[in-house]
Amino acid sequence: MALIPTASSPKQLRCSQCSLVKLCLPVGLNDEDMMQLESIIETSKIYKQNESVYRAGDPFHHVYAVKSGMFQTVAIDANGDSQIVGFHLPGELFGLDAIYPGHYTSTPVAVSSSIACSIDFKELSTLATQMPSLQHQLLTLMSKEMHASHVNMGDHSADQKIAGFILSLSARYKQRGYSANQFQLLMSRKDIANHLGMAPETVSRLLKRLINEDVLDINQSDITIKNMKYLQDTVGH
Amino acid sequence: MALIPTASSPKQLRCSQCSLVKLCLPVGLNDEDMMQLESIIETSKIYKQNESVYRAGDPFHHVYAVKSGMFQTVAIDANGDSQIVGFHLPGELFGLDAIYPGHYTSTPVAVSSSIACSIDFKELSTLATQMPSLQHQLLTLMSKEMHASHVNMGDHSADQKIAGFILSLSARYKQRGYSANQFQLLMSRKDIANHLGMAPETVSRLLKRLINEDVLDINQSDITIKNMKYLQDTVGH
DNA sequence: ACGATAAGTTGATATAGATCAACATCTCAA
DNA sequence: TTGAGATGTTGATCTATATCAACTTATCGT
Repeated sequence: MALIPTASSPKQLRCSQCSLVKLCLPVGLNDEDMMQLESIIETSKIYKQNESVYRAGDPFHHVYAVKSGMFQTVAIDANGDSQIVGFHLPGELFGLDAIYPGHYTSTPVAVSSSIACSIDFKELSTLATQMPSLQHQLLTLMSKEMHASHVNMGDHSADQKIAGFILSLSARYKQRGYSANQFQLLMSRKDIANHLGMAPETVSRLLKRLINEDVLDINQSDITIKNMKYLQDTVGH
Repeated sequence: MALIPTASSPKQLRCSQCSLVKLCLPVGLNDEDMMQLESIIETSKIYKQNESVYRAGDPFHHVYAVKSGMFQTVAIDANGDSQIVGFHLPGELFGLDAIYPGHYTSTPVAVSSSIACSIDFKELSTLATQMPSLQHQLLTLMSKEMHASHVNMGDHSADQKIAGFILSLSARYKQRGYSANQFQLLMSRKDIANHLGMAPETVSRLLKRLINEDVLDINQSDITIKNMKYLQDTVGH
């Protein structure tokens, strides 16, 4: 009888079997190293929509790799205002910004039903000292996130922010082997607005304008980019 | 006769002698490890005001540690608009966002006459695999930068951005052993405005308002914070 | 399938901050 | 020391986007 993973705990912790092996932490590892990495992945758990992985304020012990779906990291400030810091796609890590303060500063919430792999950071960094490729990939993933946030700083107008946001998702989906021109906008308009620092009404209006100008096509959460160049010209990079 | 370093090339490459040993890369290293780190620091060069360390587009080989003064990293987009991505204080690194793309994406310019240490990244990462503490500090410094940019995302209004900017400098100077309440605003108003994504006129007006409300005192580049709590309440974190 | 609740859209209005313009002050080279 | 260009300030106006409000459409539990 075959071993069937349960819904709440898919025991497939084999990076080597995972489709994200070319994007996630294992990039550049040989088979033996990958087995060692697999051995420190503690769980690979399904999170239901709106379920959170940990809470802002919790002590930092693990970093997480998105296996499927999407997580958004939400920070709450002293006034109780929430800020969606980022959206995390399969193959991306979250929790790394907690290394420095030693506790998490945002709460990752599953945007749709999603799977994340949990990795003890102490074990990960120990392993990284033994595996130059793993260390390099960890640094690369962090550099990538720094780089992305620097690029976004240049987007000042609401149009630039929206265009930049769509282009970023497009590029990241493309990297993951999906279409760059057609994908799901899984998060709500309200959350897009919050993340970009604008009103939901503005998101709605600007998306409508892009649809009218034949730049985009949107059916509920399904988005098609019909004029990529227009978006690129809008952001100017 | 004592060995006197020349102005253009201060040959003091000893981290152990550097006042930033508690903040910069050497944090947590023992004497022997520190000597090894010292051995891969290639130069510690003085940059005149407005002089740049490298150019955006150059291939990535080195990361830099600020030894004294201040550097600002400037990115130019396709439309020729420049964006000041960050200001770097002594003990901070720059160039790390280039690991991922493999080439620099911004140009670091000395805000005032400044010194930076140049470190070959390949050698640094090799060393980091041999020294868990060095690897940890490298990851910590990157995490710190990610964390800071996430915190800044919450600042939406111009007041919040200015307050957040001043508080960030204050905290960083304090960490470096300087007063949290009094320091030099070395960069120009125009550059502050550019960095924060607002008009220089707005910076001028808001700073004036903060002076009138007895929150700040400013004499040319010298700034005194008279009401830290007001600034903290403004940003709300 | 139905109604309740949330999410999204559209329009009208208000406002924070950009832009334009004039002036003031600083910096520094001759 | 002067004066020219850069930097900063102040005021008047304009505009992008927030806010408020009403409505429509989707979602989901029963």
